[in-house]
Amino acid sequence: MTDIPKHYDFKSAEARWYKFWLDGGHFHCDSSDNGKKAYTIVIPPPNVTDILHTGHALNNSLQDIMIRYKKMCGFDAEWLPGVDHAGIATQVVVEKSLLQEGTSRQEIGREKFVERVWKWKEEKFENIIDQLKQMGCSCDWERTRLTMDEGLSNAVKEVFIRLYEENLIYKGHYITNWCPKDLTSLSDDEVEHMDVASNLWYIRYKIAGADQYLTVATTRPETMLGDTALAVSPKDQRYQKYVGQTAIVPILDREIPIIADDYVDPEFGTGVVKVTPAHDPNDFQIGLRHDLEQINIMNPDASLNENAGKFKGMDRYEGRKALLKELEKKGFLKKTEKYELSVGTCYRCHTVIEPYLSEQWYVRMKPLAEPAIEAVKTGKLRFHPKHWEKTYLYWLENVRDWCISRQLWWGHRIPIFICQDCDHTWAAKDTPKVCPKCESTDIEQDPDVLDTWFSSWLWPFSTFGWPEQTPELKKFYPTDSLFTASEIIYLWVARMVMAGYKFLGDIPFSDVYIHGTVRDTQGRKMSKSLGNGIDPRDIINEYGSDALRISLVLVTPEGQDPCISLNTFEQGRNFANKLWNASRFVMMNLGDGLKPEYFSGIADNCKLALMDRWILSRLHRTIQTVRLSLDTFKFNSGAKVLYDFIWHDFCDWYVELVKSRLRSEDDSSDRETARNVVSFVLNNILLMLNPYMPFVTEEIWQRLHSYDASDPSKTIIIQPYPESDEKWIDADLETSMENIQAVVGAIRTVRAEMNVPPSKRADVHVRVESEDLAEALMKHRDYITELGRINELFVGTGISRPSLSAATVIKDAEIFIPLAGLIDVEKERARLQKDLAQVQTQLEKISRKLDNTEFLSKAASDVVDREKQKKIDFENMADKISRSLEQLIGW
RNA sequence: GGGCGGUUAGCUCAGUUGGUUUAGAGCGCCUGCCUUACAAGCAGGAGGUCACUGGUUCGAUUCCAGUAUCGCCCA
Repeated sequence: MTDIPKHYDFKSAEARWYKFWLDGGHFHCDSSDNGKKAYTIVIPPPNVTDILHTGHALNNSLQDIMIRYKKMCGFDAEWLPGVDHAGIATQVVVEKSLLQEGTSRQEIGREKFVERVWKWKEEKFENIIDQLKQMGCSCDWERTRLTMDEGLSNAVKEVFIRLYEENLIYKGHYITNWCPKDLTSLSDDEVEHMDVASNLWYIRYKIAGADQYLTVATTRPETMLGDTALAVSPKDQRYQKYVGQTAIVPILDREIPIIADDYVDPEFGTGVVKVTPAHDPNDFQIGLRHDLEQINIMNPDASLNENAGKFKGMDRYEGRKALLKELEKKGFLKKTEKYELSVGTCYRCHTVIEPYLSEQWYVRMKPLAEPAIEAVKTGKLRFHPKHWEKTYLYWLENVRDWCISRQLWWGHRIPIFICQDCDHTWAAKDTPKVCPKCESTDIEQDPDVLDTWFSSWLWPFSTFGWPEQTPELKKFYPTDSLFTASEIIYLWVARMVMAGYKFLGDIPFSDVYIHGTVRDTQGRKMSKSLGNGIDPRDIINEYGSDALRISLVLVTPEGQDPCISLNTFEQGRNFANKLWNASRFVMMNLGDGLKPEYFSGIADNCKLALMDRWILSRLHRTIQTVRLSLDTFKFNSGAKVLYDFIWHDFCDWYVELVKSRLRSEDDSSDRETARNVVSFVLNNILLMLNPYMPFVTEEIWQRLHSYDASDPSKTIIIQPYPESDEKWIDADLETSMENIQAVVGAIRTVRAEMNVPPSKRADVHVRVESEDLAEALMKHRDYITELGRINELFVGTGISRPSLSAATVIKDAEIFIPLAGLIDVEKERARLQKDLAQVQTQLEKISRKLDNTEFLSKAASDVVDREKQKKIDFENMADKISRSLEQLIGW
């Protein structure tokens, strides 16, 4: 029992206990009705291609804290893990590795390529699961899912077919966001906007049949090659006379109409804009209104095609350069202005998006959005922090149709079949053999796959077996809370709510917790390109998983971004070690006298000392606050309250005070009481902290209870979470303790400032204002003597100041420490003068207030009384310090 | 251009309905201690015009308006 190491060894403990919990089957919830209420979280599935970064560590720590807490609160806590197939990202990395082997996906063909991706997925998948396990995540691994699993794929098909048959999915020829590198379309929400320094180019277009020019300002001169009109605002008086005429596209010499359209902003540039319906979403709309031709000038890789004339074959930016050169040479370029514009980039590869004309599949979003909006407005769905509701609502209220087709091979293939003979097009789950219309067997499936989000929006129910009506679905849906970051409120959260209502008629979860983005100490987002990321595995190796978790939560303020560096995690490691040592102290002192009944409660025959009642009052207050924090998603404040209680109340004061009682041989009943209280409080500390720091609390709890890990049901993680009992909370008693703490603090300050060595026990004389206080302090003189390292303590109203003593003044008391031979009069004078100045500053502030007749007449009377009392207290203190100063004369 | 969030100690942040906290914590810094749970620790200390300007009020870090500035999201 006494051979407990001085440092907590997280390395051996973590692997050991994780296995113990797994073997005990504690993370799995079965779907049968066992009378327990379920509390369910589905993991936001990380991309299968990535490894988890610190952001994931935060995200998953929070979920694990909640799940473990709910489990201890008696729920059947289900945390469903998994990953998504990350269509674009995964396809891109596998293509890269093919390229390194000197081949390509086109070369090996679709079937072989998809096989390759599955193999790749296997490896990466294991990595992610391992990482989650290392973080201590108590996921129900038996239910691990991937969006490409058979069941989930079935759900995707089911949803596609239902929406298609309800005409909520349609195919259309529109401008889409096209990534010229990944060669696929993207939804609006997968485009990231970036401000870049560029130019506004002013280009002259000749009016046909006249010697006049119109100048347009454009940020994309190369698209001029596809211009099919010039447009002005119908309200713009300057240009009305040109409407109906035609202009000549420079260089190409194509004749195009000049039209009037409300879209044009007369304030922008010259008030005349070029219209390129095939290369700009707004121009596309103008084109439809005016029946303009759509001239596509680009190939899918954003090189210029034959419509670009002599520029054919050039990349879009090369083409721009060449075109500008020629325009300038021929006098069409009027001027160039610096201009900052926002360009859309691919969220996977950051290539600048090309608005590109193509045929894609879309989901009609408006009808799906209605119930999702209602859910928040009626309070059925809550965000934490609440202000994110606005972001969510804004998107839903302005939602646009969702482009769901992707020109990829890795993903759910669109379940649409086209008869090559009669053109009949239909949706089906299984590949049909014959056309239902003409019985032809020449059938082809749409080559495209679906957006990855088209499978992840079904995650809260497809993972539980939908569309089958499974017992899992019955027990776990709707789930309870969802933990994620703000950037996917649109991409994912809102869409899950839509799908939940559409296909199950109910919200997928009732609470959405939005946490911040993990940044470096300079406030920069962690990213691969900056190289400022921290790998959670490094943190775990160096500081341990508990340290990773608690440190992240301690530095993540509610609703804000945490800034971290590697040594941020020292705080958590030190905290774990502090707890370890406090426990070590308890075990070393109680030894074989540790009784199981200590943990269940305080025995009735205990005669509790002030310190006992104080720590129990503090304990129950802490339980109350921590529970409230966790119930309201305030992980950070819960962690702080625990940290303060454990370190400061328990270790700094209670453990220090209880030492002598535990060692005392002469009062065995008091020693017994002390043992009971210290064990009880420590056990509750472990239980309270367990969701935050599961490993170290388990390790200590096992030792404390002398379990040998032979019985898998003997584990802290399934113990009931502590409950607070009001009857133990006593504010007056806490105040009494605070008085003692103030006296001890004052003594320590004087000792330190006067350089009294800690090893020297000094005499202390305390002169107090009232007999009551004298009595109270004398009653607990042991506390003061022990913590103030005092030889002999004198307390009373009539105490006089010993000669050659240091003095200090606190409210209602003066403290003297005789220091013959040690005292430095000048130093003492300086110290007292500093104290006096401080008190006088306060005194002035209060006096000003009390001199104000308006304050006296208008402020609440209890406030005035309080201020008056404060003034008296400060005056008293000032007098005493002045007297002490006077006494220095002659020493 | 629209919206959201921030601005308090050198750094990262608390501060619960306006006056009790003499504006706090962690890290960092300074001083003294290996006091038999813990030097990954203990005790003490220094360090703040609460971004700015107005307003409301007897009283504003706290409420309101505006300004500046930083960050994020959307167009």
